[in-house]
Amino acid sequence: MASKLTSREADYSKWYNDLVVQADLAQHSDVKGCMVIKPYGFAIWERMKDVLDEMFKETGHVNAYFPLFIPKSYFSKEASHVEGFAKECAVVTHYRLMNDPDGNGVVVDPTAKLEEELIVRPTSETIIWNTYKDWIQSYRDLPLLINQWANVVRWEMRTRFFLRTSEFLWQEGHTAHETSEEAVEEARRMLEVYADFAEQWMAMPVLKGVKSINERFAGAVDTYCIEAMMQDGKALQAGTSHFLGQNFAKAFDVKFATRDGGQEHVWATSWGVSTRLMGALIMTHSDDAGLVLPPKLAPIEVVLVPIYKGPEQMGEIVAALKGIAAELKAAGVRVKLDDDDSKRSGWKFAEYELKGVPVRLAMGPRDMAGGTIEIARRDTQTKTVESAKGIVERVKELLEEIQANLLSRAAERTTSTTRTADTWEEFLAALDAGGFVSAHWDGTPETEEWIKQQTKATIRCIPLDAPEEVGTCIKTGAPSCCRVIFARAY
RNA sequence: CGGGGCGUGGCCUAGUCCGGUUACGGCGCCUGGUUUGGGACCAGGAGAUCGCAGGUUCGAAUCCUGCCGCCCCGACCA
Repeated sequence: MASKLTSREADYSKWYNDLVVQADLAQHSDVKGCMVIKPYGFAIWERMKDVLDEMFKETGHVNAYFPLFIPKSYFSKEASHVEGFAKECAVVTHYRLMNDPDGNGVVVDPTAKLEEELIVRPTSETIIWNTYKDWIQSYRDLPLLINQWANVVRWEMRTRFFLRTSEFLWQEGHTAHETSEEAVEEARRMLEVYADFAEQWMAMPVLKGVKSINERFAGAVDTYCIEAMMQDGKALQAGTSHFLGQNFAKAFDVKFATRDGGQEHVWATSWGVSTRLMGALIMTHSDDAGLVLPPKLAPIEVVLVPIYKGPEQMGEIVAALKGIAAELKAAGVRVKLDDDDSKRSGWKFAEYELKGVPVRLAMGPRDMAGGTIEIARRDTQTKTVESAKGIVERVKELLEEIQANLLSRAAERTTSTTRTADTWEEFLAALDAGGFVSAHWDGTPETEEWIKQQTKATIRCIPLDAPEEVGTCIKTGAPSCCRVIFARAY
């Protein structure tokens, strides 16, 4: 724990990896591409999960759980869906092990071959729509608004802590509707939920938009997304919400009796966010001293550290801090009093900075004598000595101030690195500078692909609030009706 | 799949080129003591199939062959 972080400037990627490990968020497991999420990291994810779950319920959704395994044949039912996921599926082919006849541990029992292979879900549309077929008969069964919290597996070639791991945790909402309009409205509603969560809780500004055809979810009619800008100038897709049209209903033959007695295929959406949000959170706020957490998601909002000489002084100061901790807790603040006598205060200061605790209160003999307390804030790395009286109110104010400061700081960074480009040269320069680039595009997949090949930049989204603006494509010069957002991305 | 790197107590690491007593050191851990306003110090202690399997040799962490695993950079990524 005593080692120093690599600085962002020296090696951003190494900084990120060091930070994840040193802040005790996660570690690599021995399984390729898979990580162990450690208790502190998981506590942050649990906060996200709890808040999102509440938001889903407030918008009328309920939770359910579907199988981890999906029969292979289900995948072939929706053509573009299987095409999108086929290359990264883990497949279960056998169900039994046996002792190796040669005495080398266990081997797969060749006689225990499954008649039909099972796919470890990379996403659950197919198994869920196969189930919805039985649940939906009439318009009275609609809308069906279900979410599940689950793990999924995508066999990625290259992985990165939280941003892309072979197995990850997420939620996936799957809804069924009577009309196309309703389904679109649902997809848009959930996009708003995600955007709210990102901004209000993660203090992370996001761009709301719709994906181009190239970037669209396999099997969707439209993919809405929120895109965030990281400190190194690369974009991160933070959440997606898909309008699936009738694609899955047709693939799984899910029809309902309409109000006028007809039969129609159901309209669908799906939407999800994952542990990738952890990566987004880390890369949005953290600095060279470690993690920086927005108070609303911090497992510990305030840590109290006693400074003392000898057991007598310790008893006195810890008692005083216990009182403050109890008051803070009663006021709804998540608080930890670290009275571990085996660690010195200086060690604790460094440790909680590394772990991103928003506010640290320290009290020593000088404070006891003068009725003061030291308040240190993580976001600005500043500290002040203030009266211990009214500390609860002061801390609550400060937490709000930090939450707001993190959002405005991130928003400022995102805005200042968003550039417009009207020529190919400007476009290249803007990309190299990092950040979002707003530019005209002729609307064809071919041009987007060409730009991607040349620059590694993709269209992150076509912003929902993009004003109509006539222009010409930066590549082909063909007419364009509005600007889209390009960036290099994770 | 291409390129690079690594594999030695829980973690980091020296030693490998050029084979030779008991495998260096640090962090952490245990015991005792002194300390405590920014990652303390002293003393003692425990902890190792040197990734795996063969081979060469009187002798292998070190040389040879094969294999396995992980990380990083690319390719890939709804």
